[in-house]
Amino acid sequence: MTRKQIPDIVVGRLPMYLRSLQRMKQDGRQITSSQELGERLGISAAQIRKDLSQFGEFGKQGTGYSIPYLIDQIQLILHVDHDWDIAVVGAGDIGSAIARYKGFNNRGFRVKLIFDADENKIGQQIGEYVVQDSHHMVEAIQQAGIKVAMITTPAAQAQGVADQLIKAGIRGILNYAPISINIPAGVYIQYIDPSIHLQRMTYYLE
Amino acid sequence: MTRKQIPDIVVGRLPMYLRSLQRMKQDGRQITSSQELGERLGISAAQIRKDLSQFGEFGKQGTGYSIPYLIDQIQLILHVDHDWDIAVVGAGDIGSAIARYKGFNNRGFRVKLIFDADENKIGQQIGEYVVQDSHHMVEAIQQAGIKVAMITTPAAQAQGVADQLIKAGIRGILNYAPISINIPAGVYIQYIDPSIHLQRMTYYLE
DNA sequence: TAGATTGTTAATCGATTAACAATC
DNA sequence: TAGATTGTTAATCGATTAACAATC
Repeated sequence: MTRKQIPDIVVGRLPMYLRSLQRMKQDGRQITSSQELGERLGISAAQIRKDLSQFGEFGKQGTGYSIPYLIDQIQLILHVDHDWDIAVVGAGDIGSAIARYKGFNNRGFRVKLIFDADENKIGQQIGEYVVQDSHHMVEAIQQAGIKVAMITTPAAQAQGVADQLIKAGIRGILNYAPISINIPAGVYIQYIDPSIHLQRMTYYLE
Repeated sequence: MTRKQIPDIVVGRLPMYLRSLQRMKQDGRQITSSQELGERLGISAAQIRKDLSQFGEFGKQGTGYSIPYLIDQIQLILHVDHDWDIAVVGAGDIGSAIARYKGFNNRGFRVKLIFDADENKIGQQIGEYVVQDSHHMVEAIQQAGIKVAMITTPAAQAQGVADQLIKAGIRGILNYAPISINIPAGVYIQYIDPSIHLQRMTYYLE
């Protein structure tokens, strides 16, 4: 018996719900409603209730949702109730910014290893990390049991790096290189490319 | 008479088509087909043809699409046939990485100004830019006629910065701060938050 | 109790795909 | 001409919304 099939578009909204709820909790809030959450996110209340109902019953009629409880539940659903170690490939400007980024706190991730192929970068200290030689990447990642990686190399190297990462057992890739990457079934990839986001807005501007 | 209403989800795919086509052109290619483009992007050929047909007829039966011609046309549609100046607010690790980023070349954007509120950062050189005092942000952006901005401040400052940017005439915002931002009609916003992307993948991992 | 809000169903709306005539 | 591929239509599929009984 497999896990109930949930549309990926629903899965994609859960992290946004979680982020908003965590911010409410930081603000000392205890209870929220689908309506309030929807207003914050620009999503209809009905959709939030429908999305959550795919995974269980987390609210109380007449009252709403307990913020801490719903946070816990969504963290369990998304498997971020514990931290995932991350390998970063590419110690350029983006890779360095990620290695120093504090924003993964409480989000379920922590950078563990950073790699580069450039002799001048290998051995350098970036934040609390020392840049490792990417030629030993596969073994190092296997050894550490890391399952999630970020690619911050130039586009030309990205597919090759992805192939190696998959060989090393990586199951999820966040790709900052501006190129589409082919991956086998069972591996997941997401893209971050600021130009893509910007172009989506300039369409609406003159 | 207004411009024909195109679904935003279609607009959102055009930048991906453009990026793939530009890469093909770099590789010296002249012609492609909806099938080839679809395979590269993991999208059906029918969808690509349908999307493009919303804007005109760009292909030739039996032959396919001229890569340079289709690039030109999509650039016109997305309004990236010329470069947009960008203001970056926040000169921390992410803002600095963006200021040094070479990836906006040929994508329709160039960083023009970078701001921070921190006295220790103001006046510092980052790449080819000098960090400006964000207290003078509104006038500087108005003066320069900049319409697109990126927010790379901490979450606590993001909404306030967005409000100021809009006052300064900014129409499109790419927000790296991990928080939802409220904007008035006629202003567009996109979000980049690596944790959100990562959580969308860990759902599928054990 | 009265008011509020959930979880869920059915209806609506929109997006994707399959198929094919047109034609290069 | 034969083969290939577009642009478009109609059918299918999936996502969103509206509405409301249940109930806290």
